[in-house]
Amino acid sequence: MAVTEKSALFAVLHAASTLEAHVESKLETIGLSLPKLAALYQLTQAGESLPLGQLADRLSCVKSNVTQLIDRLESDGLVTRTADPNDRRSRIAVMTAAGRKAFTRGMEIQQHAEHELFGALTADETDRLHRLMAKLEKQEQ
Amino acid sequence: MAVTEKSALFAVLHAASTLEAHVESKLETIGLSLPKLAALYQLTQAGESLPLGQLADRLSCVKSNVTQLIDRLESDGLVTRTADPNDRRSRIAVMTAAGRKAFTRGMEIQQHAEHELFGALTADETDRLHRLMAKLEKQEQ
DNA sequence: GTGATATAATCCATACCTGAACTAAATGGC
DNA sequence: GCCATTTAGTTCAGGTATGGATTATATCAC
Repeated sequence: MAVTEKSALFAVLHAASTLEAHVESKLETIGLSLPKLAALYQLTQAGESLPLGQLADRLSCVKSNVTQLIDRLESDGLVTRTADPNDRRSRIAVMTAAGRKAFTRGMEIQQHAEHELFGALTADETDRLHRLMAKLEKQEQ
Repeated sequence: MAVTEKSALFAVLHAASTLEAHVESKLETIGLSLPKLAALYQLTQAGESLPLGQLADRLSCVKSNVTQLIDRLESDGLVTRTADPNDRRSRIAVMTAAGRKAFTRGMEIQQHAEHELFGALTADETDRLHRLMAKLEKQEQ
């Protein structure tokens, strides 16, 4: 999807898709993907369970996406859906023991990949990178 | 899909998806998307036509993706498929007049968006950004 | 309490992407 | 010339994402 390559926009988009492909290929070895790992991360952060709508908010995506993502995680055995006793409309995603295990291994792989990919940057460069990314996000009016 | 946010990896991936969403939302107003614009760009660069396989190479994606992307561009009326007189296996994607028009408008929108998003960076920052992105791509062994 | 409105999740259609299986055509070795 | 291999493109199944329509439940206004 390279378009200009003197374009800062496409430089960032292309680099990101290369990084993403690299990490995805490592995660694949344990049957995970970045979206699945991100969902497990948010569940872990929230104490291992969340209503689907809140999970969508934290993943910055629409609810219909979470419905499908949880379908796949459920069929992987990493998460289950349970009822919310206080609201019968709501369904709560709960991590299973297998989910906790997959999350732990997934994070190890992610951190290892991150070290491979960013290890060549100096502390100074990493710092500048963070600041540049933050500045770009701010540009969204 | 934010995961750590002290992670340089996720800082880059998250910024990229924000930038992408911004540009996509602008392109949407003329019925284009980034993948469609990228295809039109590669066709333009190549003199307005390319065999599908070569287009896949230039877009760094698999051929089945190009088959579908050209299906959509064809049904949008921006591209047509023609036969290759020298190789009956091959199909050549050719831009239509509507395709040229959409490409021109799409590039204007892309450049405008790029200016909005990156305009706040100094020349120095933009330069460093390019160098950092290049260094990350190199890290792919 | 009942009826209008909000909200939670799902379903469906569609876009984009991959990899594997398949078809048709070209090509190289003999 | 003929067969094995390679190449070009499509098809199909599945993952990830969106947005609109739908269903069920909750809540608010009265």
